[in-house]
Amino acid sequence: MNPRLTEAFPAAHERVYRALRTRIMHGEIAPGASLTLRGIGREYDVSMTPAREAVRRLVAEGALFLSSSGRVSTPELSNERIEELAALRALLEVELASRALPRAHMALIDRLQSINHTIGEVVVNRDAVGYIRTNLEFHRTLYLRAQAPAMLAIAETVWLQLGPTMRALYGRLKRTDPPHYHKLIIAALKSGDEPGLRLAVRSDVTQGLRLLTT
Amino acid sequence: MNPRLTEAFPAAHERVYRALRTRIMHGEIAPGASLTLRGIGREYDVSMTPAREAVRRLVAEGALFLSSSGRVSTPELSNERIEELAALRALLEVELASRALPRAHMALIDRLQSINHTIGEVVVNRDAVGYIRTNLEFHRTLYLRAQAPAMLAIAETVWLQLGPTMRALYGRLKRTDPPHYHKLIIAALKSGDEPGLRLAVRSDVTQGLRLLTT
DNA sequence: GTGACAGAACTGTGATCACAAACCGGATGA
DNA sequence: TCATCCGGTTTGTGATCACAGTTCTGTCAC
Repeated sequence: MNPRLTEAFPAAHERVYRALRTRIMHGEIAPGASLTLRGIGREYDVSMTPAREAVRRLVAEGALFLSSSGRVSTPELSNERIEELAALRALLEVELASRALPRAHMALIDRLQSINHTIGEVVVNRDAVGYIRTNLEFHRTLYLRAQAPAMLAIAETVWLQLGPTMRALYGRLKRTDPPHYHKLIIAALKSGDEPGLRLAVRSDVTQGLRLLTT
Repeated sequence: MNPRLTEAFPAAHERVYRALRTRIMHGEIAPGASLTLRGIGREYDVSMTPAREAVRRLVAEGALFLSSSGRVSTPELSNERIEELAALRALLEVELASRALPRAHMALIDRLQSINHTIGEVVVNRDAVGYIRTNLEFHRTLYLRAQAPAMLAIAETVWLQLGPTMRALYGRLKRTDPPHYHKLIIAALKSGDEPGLRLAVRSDVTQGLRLLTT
């Protein structure tokens, strides 16, 4: 059928879905921004049908909000919702990090340090989107070692739901220093300190979102 | 637009989605069963378009498996995947129960006991679907008190992914007794014993699935 | 200036269609 | 007996369309 050539050339709805998903997760779309099927179709040069399917999937994942009249927009999260999603991140990512720990060899730690260095570069450029993207790459790289695809997938949908809100957050606060807790995470990985790792991940995940809910 | 009359009369794709979702979650469809858009359309008397949207949403939630050629079927889970989903259930539902505990008044406990009694009735009839449905109702009733909709939603998608597999499980083992751990859950709720509650929920969630992975 | 209101423009919904790829059957061959 | 191939059939994909509800806009009345 139409995952054209079954891998190399994805179907139109798949392409649109992936593009939109990435943009939302990286915070390239502000909270409350509205999208239209025809607009998406024009942008990606497809008809309404694939656009609708992509939007449906994203709504199902909580990445987009569907109004009662069928209009779609990025969600504007309430404080309670943000706190809950932060708690979910803590719950899931602490577990993922914990599972990754026994499998974390030096090559992984080197890679994490490299990504962390990139974050330092991005942060001085006031590049909010770049910051979010690189930060998520740091976390995903670690969690991939947990060998827990379902858990990672759920963690990613939580990121997705927080995407637009994170943009609003990191767009506001002008930080110039790379995340402190990442260093603690790396240190805990090196020394095999599981309680320290759990605490560091929980702190890293919770810290940023706390500023948003005040 | 077309959530017709905005609430009372849902759109066709919504209706199909809800019907399929319920059937999958309750284990009414065997693992590996294949679905076709035209077949779904015939069954619910709609065209392919709403059927496709409903299926997309369910695929996005992990309730259905989409082959590389676009064919959809209920998933046949590997043992690793089942174990991971069971771990997710434990992680999420222990947290939900813990959050519900301080809000669990007598009315809730009565309701849980009533549902648990229904499980006892259903179980003697060898009604696997009824058992799954009532069991999930027990858990959902408790977790609703946690006031954590995002967390509950994720827990439900995990149930959804396990739906067809649970059917295969409870269809095999012919048990005639209501779940033991439900009584422990109710007892822990009554006495406000949080560690006991966490342990009871974790045991209840893990127990059934363990049989499946051997 | 501010409100309501009518009409235009826009938007999601769902049906239908052409098309190509995948699947399934039996026949053919070794 | 089993693998292979070849056709007909089934399937998902994506474009297009008519329709109805929503939203926007500009006008008019007060």
